[in-house]
Amino acid sequence: VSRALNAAKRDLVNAKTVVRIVRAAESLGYQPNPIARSLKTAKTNTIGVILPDLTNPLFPPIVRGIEDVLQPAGYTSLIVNTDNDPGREESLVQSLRSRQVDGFIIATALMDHPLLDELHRQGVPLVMVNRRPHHLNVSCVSPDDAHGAELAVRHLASLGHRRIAQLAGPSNTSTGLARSAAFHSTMKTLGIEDPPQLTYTCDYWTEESGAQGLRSLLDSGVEFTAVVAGNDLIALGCYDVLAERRLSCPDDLSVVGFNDMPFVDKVRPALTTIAIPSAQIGAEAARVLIETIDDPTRTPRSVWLPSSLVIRSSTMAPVVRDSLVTATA
Amino acid sequence: VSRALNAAKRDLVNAKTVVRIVRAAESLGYQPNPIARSLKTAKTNTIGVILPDLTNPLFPPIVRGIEDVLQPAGYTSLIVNTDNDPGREESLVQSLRSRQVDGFIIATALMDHPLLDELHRQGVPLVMVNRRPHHLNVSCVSPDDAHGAELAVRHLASLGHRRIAQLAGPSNTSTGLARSAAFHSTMKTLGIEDPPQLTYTCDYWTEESGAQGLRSLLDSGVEFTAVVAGNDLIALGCYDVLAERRLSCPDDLSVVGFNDMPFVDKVRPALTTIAIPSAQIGAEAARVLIETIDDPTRTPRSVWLPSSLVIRSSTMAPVVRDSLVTATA
DNA sequence: CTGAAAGCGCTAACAA
DNA sequence: TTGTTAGCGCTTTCAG
Repeated sequence: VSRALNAAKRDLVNAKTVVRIVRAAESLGYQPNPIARSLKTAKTNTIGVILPDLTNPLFPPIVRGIEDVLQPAGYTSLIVNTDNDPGREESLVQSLRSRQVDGFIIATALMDHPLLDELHRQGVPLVMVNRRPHHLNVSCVSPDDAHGAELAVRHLASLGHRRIAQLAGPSNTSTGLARSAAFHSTMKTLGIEDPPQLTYTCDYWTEESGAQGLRSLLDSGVEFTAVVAGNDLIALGCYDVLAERRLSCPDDLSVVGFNDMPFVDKVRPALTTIAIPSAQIGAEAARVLIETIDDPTRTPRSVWLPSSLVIRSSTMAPVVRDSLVTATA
Repeated sequence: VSRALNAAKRDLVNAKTVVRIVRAAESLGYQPNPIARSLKTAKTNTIGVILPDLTNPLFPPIVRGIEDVLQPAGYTSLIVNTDNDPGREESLVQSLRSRQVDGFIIATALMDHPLLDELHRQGVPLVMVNRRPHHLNVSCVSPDDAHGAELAVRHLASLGHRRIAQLAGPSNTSTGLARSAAFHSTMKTLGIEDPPQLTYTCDYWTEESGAQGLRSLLDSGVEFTAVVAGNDLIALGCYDVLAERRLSCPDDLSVVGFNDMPFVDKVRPALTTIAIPSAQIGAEAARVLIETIDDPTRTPRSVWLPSSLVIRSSTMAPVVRDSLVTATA
């Protein structure tokens, strides 16, 4: 019966018998019990998905992408939130391992990540999303952060901005580092002055952190007409500070975000930002993970998905102030 | 060993033996295998969470609330998206049942729902969230929709509005019905004229549907100075139409939403809306479900959580136009 | 091609 | 209080 009902081994059994068995199974309303199967095969067809926080609008689309691939492949995902708490993360991973998940998709990795090391050493199939810890040889899928940051800077430059500040994401994340590095190298390429005072590194990927960053920049007295934010949340934090100081975006300050989160087209002003293909990122991560599970010896893959500039209303040519520069747009 | 390691039966065994066993287990790095346990106990400690779409910002906070209760209680949740497709929903529920989930939290229920009937009949523990199919005797937890709609109407009325339109949510959802009914009864209570032409019932809880509704209202030629939307997405759809017709909110039209989704405080103008305690709703649903699992004979509970008015910038007193009415605010 | 039987890791019933 | 054993529902040898 087991052979007849299992599509993969069905050919080991007489076609007529198969029919007979299938018919009987149907008439009895038989449903295989995946628990018993898992016990025998040591495979649960279950994937642990580790997120910082599902409530961050960045993640639901990624999760949808993951599920869109996992479900048809017969996998179920267990989604957990770490709230960026390494302790919580560790216990969640532990708990998922004891639940015998077949692999992990991890979107929380910091640069330095003992847990990852361990999973990797133990040969647990895993793929990182949005993060790439360079010293580890694991599969990663993320947007092209460097190209995205470059697009942001070039957009601003083409608008005529020459004093461009950066509110970088946390430097303990590969994303923060990659975007920031690309910011600096693009500034250099374009021959725009890029003094350290114009970069503030946020502690978190949050509005509060972004707000704090812009306040600090504004208070420092450096001049700048535009800011590129590490992500959309940081950019929205800028909006708050601008409102609180009665400054206008984009008249007083152009701001560009990163991620093109849902609803940033509805904020005021609609946010110019770098769009990333969230669903594809999730889908690709799931695909890579399944490949890794099917063939654990496969060499890890690193995939970058293209990011693109979405111009909306939060950027414009700098307004001329006690200076003779003429805006070009 | 089993007895010693199981907290509940630990007292059936000599304290010294327990210590010895626990120590041994630790030194061996023993981890109980939940699969094997499930096979024996026919309990998976797993809950199916059925959502229309995780990508709708309404749900992540609810999911967080659910998990905050489920996790500590030793349950894991399996989250699935139906995309409002009944076929997909059925197959997902089927698949979760075959995975032997211990219960369901369902946020997708339409008024008429054969699947629910069946689950209920079979005695599967389940609780509905945000929906309450009145003919079924199942546990529900939802915001107080009626009170919320009443708050919305009263707010507008107190601002001086007398021509208040409604963009109701779909009438195949209990939520849509409840809010709409409360809208009408409040209008009546306040003695405000409430002709049928001022209510448009949207087909979906989406921006597109809301936009279509407002267009239809505007094109019909009825006069109105305010609109209460079935939810925030519908309200945001109004924003789109207002922009496309070069009308201003709140000057030309006040709009109030429902749900206080994340980021509606950041849209322009910041949306006046009815806040619902999403996380608590999720948490309470999880609690009720656990109680139902622990004691299946328990009588179903219906809980309403309070909704409250959040006044922001999308509502103001009606501007006087070719009329002698004086605004009171 | 089919049947029989062992055993995955656990719990619960029973016996001592 | 502890030891022994059957068996949850499946897959997979191994024999026929």
